[in-house]
Amino acid sequence: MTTKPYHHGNLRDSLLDAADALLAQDGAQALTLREVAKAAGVSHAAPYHHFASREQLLAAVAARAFAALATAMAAADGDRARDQGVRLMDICEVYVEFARARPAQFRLMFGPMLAQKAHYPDLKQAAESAFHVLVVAATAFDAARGPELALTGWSLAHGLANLAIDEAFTDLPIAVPAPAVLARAMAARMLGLQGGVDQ
Amino acid sequence: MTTKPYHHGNLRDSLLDAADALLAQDGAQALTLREVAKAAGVSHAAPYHHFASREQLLAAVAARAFAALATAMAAADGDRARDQGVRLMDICEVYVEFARARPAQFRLMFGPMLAQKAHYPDLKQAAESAFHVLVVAATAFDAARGPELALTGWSLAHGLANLAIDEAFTDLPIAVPAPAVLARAMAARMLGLQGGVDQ
DNA sequence: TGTACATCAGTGAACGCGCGTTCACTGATGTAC
DNA sequence: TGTACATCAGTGAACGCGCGTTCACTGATGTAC
Repeated sequence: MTTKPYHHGNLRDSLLDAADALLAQDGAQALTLREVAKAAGVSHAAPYHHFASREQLLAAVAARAFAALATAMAAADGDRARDQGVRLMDICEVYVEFARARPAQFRLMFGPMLAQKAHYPDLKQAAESAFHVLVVAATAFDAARGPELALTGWSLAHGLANLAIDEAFTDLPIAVPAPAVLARAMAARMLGLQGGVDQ
Repeated sequence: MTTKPYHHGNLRDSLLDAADALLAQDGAQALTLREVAKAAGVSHAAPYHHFASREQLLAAVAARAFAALATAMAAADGDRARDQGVRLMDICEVYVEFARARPAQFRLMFGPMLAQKAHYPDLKQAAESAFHVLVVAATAFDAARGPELALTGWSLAHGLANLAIDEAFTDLPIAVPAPAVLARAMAARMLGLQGGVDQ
């Protein structure tokens, strides 16, 4: 058996990891300070040495998730020399796949639990970094109508992501492709490109 | 002063009204059975004569909201003889405006609080009725690619609605038109129509 | 029309529960000398 | 190198709170005769 030192050594990160695991398994309603502490193997008062309150812990979880999204989108954005339309489709696909892979984190990032992002500067900055990747790619696609196109692409990806994780497409009386396929097809339609799912 | 009869007479509807008011004022976190009962002017045990549990009350609130959304979209869909693209833009605009007017209800309708809609047949039917308006209008616009176009239009409206109520567009380093204007512009772009905000 | 009575829709006290948070404490760590 | 001591990061008991839900009850309603 492993020994359990009195001092954990890296409890802050362990708490964030435990919170991620709880979100993945049981959703946001399971994200209580006491459950996080238990999952990290410490007493339920221990987190207060690293986070001033439950809300501060949530904000740190969301900030980390935004950083992960930004990293994933930046990776998909890697080869900027290639076709700008494909570049945008890749980013939209990553966005939707991120939501599908981490639905509870996605809801925490965008939902009302942390509505007043101004209270958490780190969170706000992480969110803006993620949005920036999308805005820059959309603007590069069509500089003249950049802002509107960026918002349209973002809305499309965000809507598909939300509908997918809320399972709104199940039991619909029409055939529905997988979200990743849909993401590319929708982006293609928006951009006036070839590459839709049905042509 | 008004007399307060022992028997309320229409408590079920009053409870739903009170729940709507609480959602509008303080959001989903304020939607406790006890607060709803207090707002309706009855003791906190009274609701159990009309709803088996808190969750059943929430489901009834969501079902009523879906019915309202369906009615609003159907009204915007009224004159089916006019241009099909305008028809779709009207519906998208109504969708986004609904979310803006009732953000907490919108989150309740689509979010994880009532994820297992199969448990609430009335709610499920109300949701499908609302979706149906959008799907039919999109299919009518372009019968050949109907399903994909319908899902694209829905995703676009849904994404814009969510981003707007989550205030993701505030403090963005680009100019952002009002959501209703954006909704029309985005739909126009998606459909390949004139009518965008920037041309 | 009056009366007995079943039914219904309220009341208010009480329950157990899990939560966030506080507090005095204790054991481990690291540093000055 | 050894020792005293400040600091830090844990523990576990306790707090008050609001919640959903249950229960015995009570007052109002409506119906059979």
